[in-house]
Amino acid sequence: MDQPSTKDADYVLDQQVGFIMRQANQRHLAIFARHVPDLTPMQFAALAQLCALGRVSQNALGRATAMDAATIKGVIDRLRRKGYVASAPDPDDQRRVHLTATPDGLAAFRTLTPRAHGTTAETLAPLSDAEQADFLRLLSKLI
Amino acid sequence: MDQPSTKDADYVLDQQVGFIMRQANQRHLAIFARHVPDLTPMQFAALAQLCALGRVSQNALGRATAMDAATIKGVIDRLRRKGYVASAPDPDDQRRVHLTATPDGLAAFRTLTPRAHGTTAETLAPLSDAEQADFLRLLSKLI
DNA sequence: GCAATCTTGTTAGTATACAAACGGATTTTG
DNA sequence: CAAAATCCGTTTGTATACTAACAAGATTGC
Repeated sequence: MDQPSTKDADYVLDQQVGFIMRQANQRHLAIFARHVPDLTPMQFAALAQLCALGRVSQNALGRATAMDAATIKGVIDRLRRKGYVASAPDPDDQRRVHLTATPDGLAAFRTLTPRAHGTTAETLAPLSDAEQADFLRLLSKLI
Repeated sequence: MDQPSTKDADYVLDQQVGFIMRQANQRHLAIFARHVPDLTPMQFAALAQLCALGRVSQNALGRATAMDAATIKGVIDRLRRKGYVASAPDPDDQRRVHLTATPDGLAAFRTLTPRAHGTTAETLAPLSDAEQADFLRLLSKLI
């Protein structure tokens, strides 16, 4: 009654969470691409987790970065092509492929990390510090 | 000084806006697919704007739904294949293609709109009413 | 100890996304 | 009015994303 905007009959796209979230994401991806032209956000995320975790299998890295098996495969293929990731068979489990960051990959990660942080900062820049904390807290509750 | 998590040296993926936003989006897309199996969120958004705007050109519809020209083309192709959208050449401007929702498209839009609203509700369900309002307000400032 | 089950990585198929380049049409500008 | 700039829709190429199916290897249960 008191919420005319949720009447079933009309659908105001600009008021739907999904639509606004998608646009916020688009903006963030554009900011990231400007700060870190070398790697996509997904490639950087995979590289970062690989550097943090040391040796992991491909699927495990996928889980650590919220990518499914099919998606992480493509990301790793591209990181390997760039020379940032190396793979070797796992002696203990013959299904697995162990991934490691190459020295180049580690160097790239170290160089790009400040820029990635800059990305986060610029994305959140329209909000005050207090608002940023609020936003992140609420956003985290949605996953 | 008081924010050790923004030290350049370490990069905690789980604390980056982009990463959390991406996951919130993943969750939303899954919820939408469950509520509206017939159409993807983008297809529904395009159909909804088309029903709201009446006759529009393809690129104009893309702008209304935040999709670039290459993206909206694929979405419209798929909506046309489903019989929800019809196209006709514009007599005034020979570059343009006028799009219209077919009767089937309009019927689908009316049937699916309540479910799309259910999607929004379920996506925001982890938040209280006050939190939802806060979240949408802050999110909107990020675009 | 072995059959049922699960995991790992791969492939194919579909659907966004965006950049870049293109030809054709229209508008702006000088 | 003609040249320049812009807009329209398309295509190509690359990069996520997820589903579904698969084969080979590892684990579990009984």
